[in-house]
Amino acid sequence: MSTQQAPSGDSDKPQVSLWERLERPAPAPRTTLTAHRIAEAAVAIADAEGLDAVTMRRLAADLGVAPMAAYRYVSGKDELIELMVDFVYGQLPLGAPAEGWRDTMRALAVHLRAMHLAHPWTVRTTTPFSLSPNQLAVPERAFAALAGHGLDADTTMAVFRTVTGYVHGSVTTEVTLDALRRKHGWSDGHQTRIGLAPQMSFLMNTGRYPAYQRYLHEATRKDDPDWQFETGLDCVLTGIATHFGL
Amino acid sequence: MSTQQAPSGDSDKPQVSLWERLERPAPAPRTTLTAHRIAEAAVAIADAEGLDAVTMRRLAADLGVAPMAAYRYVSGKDELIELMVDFVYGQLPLGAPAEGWRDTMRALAVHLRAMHLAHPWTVRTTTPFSLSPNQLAVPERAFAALAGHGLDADTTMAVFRTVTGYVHGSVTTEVTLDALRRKHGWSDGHQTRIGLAPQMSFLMNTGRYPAYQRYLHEATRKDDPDWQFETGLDCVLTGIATHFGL
DNA sequence: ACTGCCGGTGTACGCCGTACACATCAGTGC
DNA sequence: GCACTGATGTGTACGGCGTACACCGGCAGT
Repeated sequence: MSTQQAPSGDSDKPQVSLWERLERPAPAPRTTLTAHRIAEAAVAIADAEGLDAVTMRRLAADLGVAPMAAYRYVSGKDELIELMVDFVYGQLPLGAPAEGWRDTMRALAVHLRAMHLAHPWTVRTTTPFSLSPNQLAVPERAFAALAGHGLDADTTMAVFRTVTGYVHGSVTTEVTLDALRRKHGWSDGHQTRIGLAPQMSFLMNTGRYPAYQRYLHEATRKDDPDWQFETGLDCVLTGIATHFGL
Repeated sequence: MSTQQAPSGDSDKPQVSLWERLERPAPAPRTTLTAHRIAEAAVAIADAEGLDAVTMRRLAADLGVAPMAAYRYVSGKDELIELMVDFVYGQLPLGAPAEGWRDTMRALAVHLRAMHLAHPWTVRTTTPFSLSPNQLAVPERAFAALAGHGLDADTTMAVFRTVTGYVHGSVTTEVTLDALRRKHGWSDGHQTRIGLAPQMSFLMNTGRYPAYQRYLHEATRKDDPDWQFETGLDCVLTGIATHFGL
């Protein structure tokens, strides 16, 4: 029996999205808890102690309420995290629209990276492109900047996805390496190389990675993440420009 | 103060890396469990039911052993996941070295994407660049292909990171969208748009996303992920070529 | 035959997300 | 003024998770 439109017990959720609920006038402005306060507290925990420290119980404790209280505002932990991500995106500085498409995209990329670096847990939870009010502001800005250059809609999307894809992947590497560094308490790149040496040297001594080993000996600037990011970003932007004749 | 060899309670782990242990001759070939069998079983679970279904208990059940048995091979769940990821990278087809740097990098990117699409859970656990034997084979291949073009080591790394960053970020978007589709049982892009409509239309009706809304009306090819990926990839490669005069 | 060690077992603990019934309290219609 | 009602926060409890730790059986070297 195909799950035919059960007239009552339908298959899906209440179907009012988190974002829609959020913007409805708060029925009672007299409450101690708000979605905003919840998001804020959760983000604070994640920033300070990592995403794993964000627990419904811990969150409740920080807010001074019972563990289940937050469930009046989010349907579960997944929605809590969506809320946190949207909260962080809400702080993206999108103020100045810049002039050319390239400057706009570049600024967008740089700000996105800064956001991820300020809240490293976001790289584990965000997709480069997803649907929440503040996340949608990103493609909105990009599309507006790219309009009027003769690109059709699909190509515009491809350009957007290329840039944000690069940003996301690139910053994921960066954040992961940072976390590794911090976990072991290595301060600079030099210490990192020393700390990594034991595990690394075994692999290198297998002789299976000659080209990579050569890199390890020759590299000098590998501790400058800004340079790495911006160099890659400029490659991506240049590629887009030449590829689409912008 | 150099952390002087604390004679007893030293600060770090036993300090023999997973990979080193793995390659030491299996002391007793008579065992029912091996790291390989564990990785294989865990990957099978993740492929079939998602990463969340991979549980020490579930894994043990599938292997026909007690829940704690796997802990003789991995130090905890984190190492299990490292093992899984390395296992998957071990299946990357790195066979033919191709001729030019561009073809090599392009093939690498395409194969990496295929790998992530075949094991979607990897995008949540992998960083575009990390240290395990089979993961290291990727930069090794790339560095070998890029050698001899007059690029210094740092630039080579930047190129590598740019490409893998793009691949990782791009495929993360793709996998996430796929998961969303599958979760709701939407088969094609058309159904997806219909299913997404309720949640989407609220956001669109706010009037805050005019440029994005225009895209939604005009786009026609947005369901072709291959085209999107390869277009972006070609942009990235072209950008690298022009930027570094390759 | 004895012994030590390696691989698998069994039990148990603390923490997690969250379902569900209940208490409380603000604003409304009479 | 007051009972009513719905929204908001509480308390309790359950099942499942990762994993610490003590245990045991069987093979290896003597």
